[in-house]
Amino acid sequence: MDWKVILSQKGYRLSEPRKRVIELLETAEVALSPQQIHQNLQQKDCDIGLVSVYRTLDLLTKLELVTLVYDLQHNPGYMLSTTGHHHHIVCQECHKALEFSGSDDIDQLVERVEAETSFQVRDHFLQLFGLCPDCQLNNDTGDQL
Amino acid sequence: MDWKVILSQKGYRLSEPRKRVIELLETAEVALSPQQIHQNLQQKDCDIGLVSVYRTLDLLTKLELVTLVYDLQHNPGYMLSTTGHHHHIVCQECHKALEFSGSDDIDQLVERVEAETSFQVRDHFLQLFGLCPDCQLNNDTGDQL
DNA sequence: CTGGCTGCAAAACTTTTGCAGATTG
DNA sequence: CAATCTGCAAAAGTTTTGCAGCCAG
Repeated sequence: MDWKVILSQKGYRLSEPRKRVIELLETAEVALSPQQIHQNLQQKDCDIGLVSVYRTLDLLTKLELVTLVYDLQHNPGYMLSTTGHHHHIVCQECHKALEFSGSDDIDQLVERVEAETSFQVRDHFLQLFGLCPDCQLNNDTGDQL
Repeated sequence: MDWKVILSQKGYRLSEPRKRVIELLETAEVALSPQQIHQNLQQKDCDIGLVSVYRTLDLLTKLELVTLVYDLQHNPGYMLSTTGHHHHIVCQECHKALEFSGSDDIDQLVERVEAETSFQVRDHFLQLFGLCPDCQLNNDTGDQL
């Protein structure tokens, strides 16, 4: 379902800052930090406060329209999330990020760990890091990290 | 290998603050934030600066003696890590955390995602959340989140 | 119109840095 | 004894909060 509909249905307004933040995230292939979002919007003409960015991201996270992910250096970034439970894979070169969905393999893993640890698993957080197709090409000749 | 040996070999000193931080993490079943570590040590008599805690954790992280993990609310916490690549499962009730190691199931998952996304996977971050055995007992009668 | 939302300013935190003096090997 | 490490103070950076005025519905 469309985010405009979701916001409306829950009684939230479609304010300018919210529109701009979501539009930006829609076009972004990369997870963006609040600061990055703010700067990006400033450059794109519109004068939106950093505070509004924070508040918008909080709201969108609560509504599960947006997900917080980290890179390997633990820098935070927000991405639009399609509905449902998803994971992300992010490129270590260009930071492009993509969602992928869970599958049997995760269930298998969960079962194994439950058996090993006697914990009862309720949730998980999984993120992969690597090279996106573009950066694989660019790196073919050069050396890697 | 023992952390004392590792520190010595790399030319680092076994100072009081470092000893205390590591000792604390050794007994902790829970991932601790820098603040928690600091407070915990203050209570245990010794007057170690918060700054030293940060610097010690940085060093230990660099040496891979310690790992930074997050809970589902994205609060950071440090845990001692055994050598090698590991993942953590943390209890949502008491925050107790345990390591578990990778296995075929993760490789399978990685291969699937590589096929699905055309990314080349180089690293991953995986954390499970749930109930530890103790908290499962305590929750048997009550309701769950 | 009116309640929710923004933007500002400022507070509250968290983390990093510089430097003099203490400490380890 | 020398280089490293600590602790303080203070800076830098991030996130939250309070409040007056604005704006979407």
